Amino acid sequence: MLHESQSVVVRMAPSPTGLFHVGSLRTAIFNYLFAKKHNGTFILRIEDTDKERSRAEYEQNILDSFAWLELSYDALYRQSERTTIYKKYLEILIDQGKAYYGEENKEGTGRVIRFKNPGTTISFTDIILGDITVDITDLGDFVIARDIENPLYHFTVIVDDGDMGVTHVIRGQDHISNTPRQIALLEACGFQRPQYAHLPLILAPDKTKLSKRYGAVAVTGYREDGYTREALINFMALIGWNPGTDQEVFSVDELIDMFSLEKAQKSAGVFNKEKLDWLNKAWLGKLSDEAFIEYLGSDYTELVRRDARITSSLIPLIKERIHTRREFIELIRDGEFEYFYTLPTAYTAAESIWKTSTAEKTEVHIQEIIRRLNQADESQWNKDYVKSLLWDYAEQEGKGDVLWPLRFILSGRDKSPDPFTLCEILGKDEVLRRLEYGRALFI
RNA sequence: GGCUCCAUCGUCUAACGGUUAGGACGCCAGGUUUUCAUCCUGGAAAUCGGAGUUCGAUUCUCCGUGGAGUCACCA
Repeated sequence: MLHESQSVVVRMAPSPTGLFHVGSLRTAIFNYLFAKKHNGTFILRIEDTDKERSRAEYEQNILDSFAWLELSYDALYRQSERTTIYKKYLEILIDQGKAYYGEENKEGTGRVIRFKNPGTTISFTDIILGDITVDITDLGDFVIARDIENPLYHFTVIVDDGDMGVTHVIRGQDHISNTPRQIALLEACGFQRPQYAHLPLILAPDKTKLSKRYGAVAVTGYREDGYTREALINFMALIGWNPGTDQEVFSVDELIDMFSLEKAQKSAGVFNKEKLDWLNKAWLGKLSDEAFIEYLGSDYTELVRRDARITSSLIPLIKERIHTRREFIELIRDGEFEYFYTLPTAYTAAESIWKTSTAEKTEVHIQEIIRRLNQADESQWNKDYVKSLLWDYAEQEGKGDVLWPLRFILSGRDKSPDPFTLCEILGKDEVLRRLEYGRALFI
């Protein structure tokens, strides 16, 4: 299907009428992967022929999205800068009698130009969907330009694809019904037909079109929430494509290496945010501490300011607890790790210190823990060492009865890291100080 | 409604016409240093329905049903 002599040229053609959407992103990724796979050319074309709806800020958002995801393109075009080319082809079509001036346009700035519908059946072979045949007679002589200066979508697309030598049109299945009329148009202009690959759509959990109702649809929104470029690309590539192995985590290079349109799915796929979260955590797990700190950003820096030593020791705990930066921010906002920095105040009532045990027994346990930790060699202080000092006692007296009070006194929370980790991070002096504080509640 | 496309666990998906229909997310249970998280092990969970072709259909054909897309002087 792919001739060695003919190098691949693909394009992504978003219109700047809204924030760059994850659905469009998937199309962009497939185009990018296909181009890289075949050492081809990847064109980014801004389709801004609709002057009313196109906005500079949206174009910037498209560019920002591509930059963030490092989806590099070989050329950037704006349709608004190519009107002379469209005008040329419009004139050719009119000269040849394949298009003609119709009624006055709505703006009253000239007469619309209609394409003389050949009234035939158009067949094409889609790489993903196979053979498709459609009778375009019902379309009538559709409008291809508001006037000679203002061409419309179907026309600009085929002129650009032809002019830019696009070999493969890879786009969403929502364009499948546009394809026959575009083929008729492009052949009227004398262009060679590209190959088509129509990608299955991405749906919301209720199987309807993905929209704002189901959380972020803007690519840059995912960046703000703290999804990494690797995770997002990995995730999007796996909706509608699968290499046929059990592998789930792919780098962009691996994706390029394994990519093929033949393995693309025919049916629409639901955007499964839980899997994206899981993937993001998986990618976060690959980050070095330095990279992870940079990822966490200003909220982490804020913690460093409070206590650099404590904060740096928190890194592995944070890493295994969050899927995204957003969760990290929520974690800090909810005071999840506050007890590392200040004495917990949550346990004003002694009852919360023991769970299934009794006050009397718990006091004994705390006394014993204090006694043992008092004798600890501070130079050896870490979680394994602390565990070795307390483990036999905990096993003997009941792990829950001994360890829960210890953990609760140190953290003041029902949920926290294990008591030995708490001890390691807090340090011997602080641990003893808190234990004494907790013990005092019994007196 | 016309036209077009699609149809495997809840979700993403795998399976030269011959498999106990596999994996992953999520869920449930158990375990790992009480709790949370991580991690490990196990479990529940699917071929839309009906005909046909075939020794044999998830797989091929037809019909039905369901879903989606599209029918602009938007893209």
